[in-house]
Amino acid sequence: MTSAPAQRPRARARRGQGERLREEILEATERLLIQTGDQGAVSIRAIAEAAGVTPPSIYLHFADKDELLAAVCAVRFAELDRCMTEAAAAVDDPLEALRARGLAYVQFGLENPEHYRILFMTRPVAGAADNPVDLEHLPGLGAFGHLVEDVTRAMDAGALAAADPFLVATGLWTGVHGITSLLIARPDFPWPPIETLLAHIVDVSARGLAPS
Amino acid sequence: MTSAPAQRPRARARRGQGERLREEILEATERLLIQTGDQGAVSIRAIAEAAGVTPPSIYLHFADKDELLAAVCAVRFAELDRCMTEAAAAVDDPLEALRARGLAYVQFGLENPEHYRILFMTRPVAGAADNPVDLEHLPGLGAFGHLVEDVTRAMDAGALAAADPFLVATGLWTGVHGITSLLIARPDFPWPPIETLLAHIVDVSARGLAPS
DNA sequence: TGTACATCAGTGAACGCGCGTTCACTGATGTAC
DNA sequence: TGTACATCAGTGAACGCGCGTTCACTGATGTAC
Repeated sequence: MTSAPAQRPRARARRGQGERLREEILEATERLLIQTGDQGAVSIRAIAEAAGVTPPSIYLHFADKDELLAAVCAVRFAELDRCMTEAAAAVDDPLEALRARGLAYVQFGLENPEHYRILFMTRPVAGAADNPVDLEHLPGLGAFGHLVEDVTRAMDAGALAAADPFLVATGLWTGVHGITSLLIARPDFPWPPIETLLAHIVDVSARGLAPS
Repeated sequence: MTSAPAQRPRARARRGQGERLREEILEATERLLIQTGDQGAVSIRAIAEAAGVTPPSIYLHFADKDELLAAVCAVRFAELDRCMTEAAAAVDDPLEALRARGLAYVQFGLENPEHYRILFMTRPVAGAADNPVDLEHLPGLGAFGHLVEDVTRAMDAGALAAADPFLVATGLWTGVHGITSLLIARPDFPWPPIETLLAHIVDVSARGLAPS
């Protein structure tokens, strides 16, 4: 009459199917990040339990914890990029496309606060200090590149005042990041309605960047 | 010929001077936050050692670690408020005063990245969830109030388009926070020169908020 | 078709560590008489 | 002026805990002959 095992033992992968566990570990980590809402609470042991496996199994697929978290980041960067590109592709007008991209960014952050946290609110995991010049592989640079493209398009179309697209894109990024990250970090602030605030910020930026 | 003690023993406070240690603990915590550049590395034990005292002594002055960190926050919020007010008071023009306030904010963040981190980039310490409506005592609300006042002044003077000052102030806050926090969290991004970026962002905001 | 063997996906137990916090105590400082 | 005592700023040692990681192992799966 002992208590039931906390977790039905996971079926062991067949020969050659070992890679499947890798995916399951990544998914378990994401699930934990979302559920606990706390990066510090996500331990190797907790991940292993969530994946229905013992802690040492993690090391069959990831060299250490940093490598695992970096892999999770990469997955979510790709997801963020996909969200924004999809949103931007849905509209023709280049200025509206930029606006849609920004809204998608904020929405992604608010819907995945803990992922947003590890993407943009904590110092980069693992090895970033080792090769800070390896810009080609900087995670998220793909998504940023797409933003620069859209900014350039909007300038070419005369929807934005001509300027350095990289500078303008960086400014827009800091703008959407500002509201997203503060909403996540300071939920207890007496925020105005989010839609109102978001519309205000987008309008101010659009007005400030409009051709004269 | 053994190695010298890592730390000369701190002189014990005289009777009635026990409060002095409280200040020394706060200072030691701040020092550690700055030096290590890592909130997680700041432990009760490390703080005690930096203050030249044993760990249990901390508990003579703070109920627990959260209360200590909250006290450090309060000190730095006051400092941030002072910096901004000083900067804003130095200029007459209300729009320039706002600009000076924003620049002081960013400068404070970049000069005290770890303090900035605990103020605005991590979830609030201790008890914020307990009484989220106690807005009167929300740390930093004083500084925010001063910003709202300056925004109101600028609107009254016709330097900004008339609008809800609270909304505009919130938008400005997210703006300066966006650049400050991203610079802190992603130092490896190929940032344009900070002065250029900062000037761009301030100009876009000013243009977007200008009276028509 | 049967059997010995190699492979490989995982396990079980333990390691050393640093953490926040507690508890009984010490010993210098000041005070009452 | 001297002495017993209360006060109070701190100490020393230990608690239980969860962590990342390692190491020797197991046992099912597939393969060679």
